[in-house]
Amino acid sequence: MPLKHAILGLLNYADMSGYDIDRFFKSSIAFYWHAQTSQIYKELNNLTANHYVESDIVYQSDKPNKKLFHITDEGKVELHRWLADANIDDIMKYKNPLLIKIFFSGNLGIDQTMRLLEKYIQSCAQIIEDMNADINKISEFEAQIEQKDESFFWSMTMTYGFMYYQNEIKWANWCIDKLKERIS
Amino acid sequence: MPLKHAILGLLNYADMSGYDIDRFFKSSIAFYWHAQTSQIYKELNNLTANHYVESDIVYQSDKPNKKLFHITDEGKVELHRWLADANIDDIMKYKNPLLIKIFFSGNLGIDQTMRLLEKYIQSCAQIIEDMNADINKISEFEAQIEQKDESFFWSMTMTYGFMYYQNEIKWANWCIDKLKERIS
DNA sequence: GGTCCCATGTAACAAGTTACATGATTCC
DNA sequence: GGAATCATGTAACTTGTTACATGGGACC
Repeated sequence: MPLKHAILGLLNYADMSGYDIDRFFKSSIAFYWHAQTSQIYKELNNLTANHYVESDIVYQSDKPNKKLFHITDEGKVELHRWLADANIDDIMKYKNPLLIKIFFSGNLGIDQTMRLLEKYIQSCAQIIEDMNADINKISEFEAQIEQKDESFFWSMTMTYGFMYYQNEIKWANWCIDKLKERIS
Repeated sequence: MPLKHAILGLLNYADMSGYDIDRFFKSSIAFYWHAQTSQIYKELNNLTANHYVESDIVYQSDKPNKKLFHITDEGKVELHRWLADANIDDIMKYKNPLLIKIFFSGNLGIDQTMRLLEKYIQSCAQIIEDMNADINKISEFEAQIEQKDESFFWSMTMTYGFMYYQNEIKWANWCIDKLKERIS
């Protein structure tokens, strides 16, 4: 569901090609939702079949031609239905592959568990760096669309990202300290 | 992958029926991995087909008969292969449906966004309560299995749960404060 | 008689992953 | 000639969801 509605949400801001949408999922939004290129094109087919979006071919001389998608009235209704739906059951269906691994790490060596956690810390730190680099992209994107007030909500997700990954690092460091105590 | 290996991990501790495994996924481990009953039974079929687990029928007079699963040597090899695999690409493929909704909440009213966040806070608080109630289940489960040193790793996941959900509440409250500023 | 716990699934479908496949234009 | 960016997908497969389906035993 979220991918479908994220695409509708993007097309509600501006007309985009599959490539544009894919690029967006590879940048800012990637911190909250990861999606494959192939899945985006597949989902665009589904959305078209459901009459939530439509597309026109745009012929370009300097670049390959592209299919420009736009949201339909039906699509807007569906987007708002989803946004207004305050049911959070789906949201609470949490899945964390790292935690499953840690849970069973008693079968692994302490040193190997520590290495995994250290790798995780590095990845989280890298994401925080990437987010810092992406902060100005918000204003860039905002300049392209009509709605000028969006950045307020986008900043809430940005703040989430920083708080989340910092908290992950904090936890992983706590674990490493505890593991070190065990060795000595 | 994680479900498959979580089941292998559980069967590595003790022989279990599909029902036992399901109950486990509905309790403690639910904070890190949510799974449907139907999916567990399906996955047990896959694991059997791959010779990672085997089962025997246990006839019970006071209760319905059951299929008791045990891990094979092949299954143990696969479990350790997965545990030792330090590749964290899959782990970093993050997906957060709430954040997607917040990202597009500019199309919604501020009051509706606040209500969603308040609901989320309540759900997180409820989970923290449930986790507190489940803390003693660790020692219960530990008493049932051979390995006595596991609780150390389980406490790392428990600590994660508390830190994670407290951080979620902190962020959501920050958002609500910011939204309130907007109204006044 | 009703509810709860125990116990095991199937079928249809939706969502997500991996690998493959192609080809244009631009800039160095 | 090669790398980077633009551009769009398909096929096979795995994973996860939703709805359905059944039935025994215990306890009140």
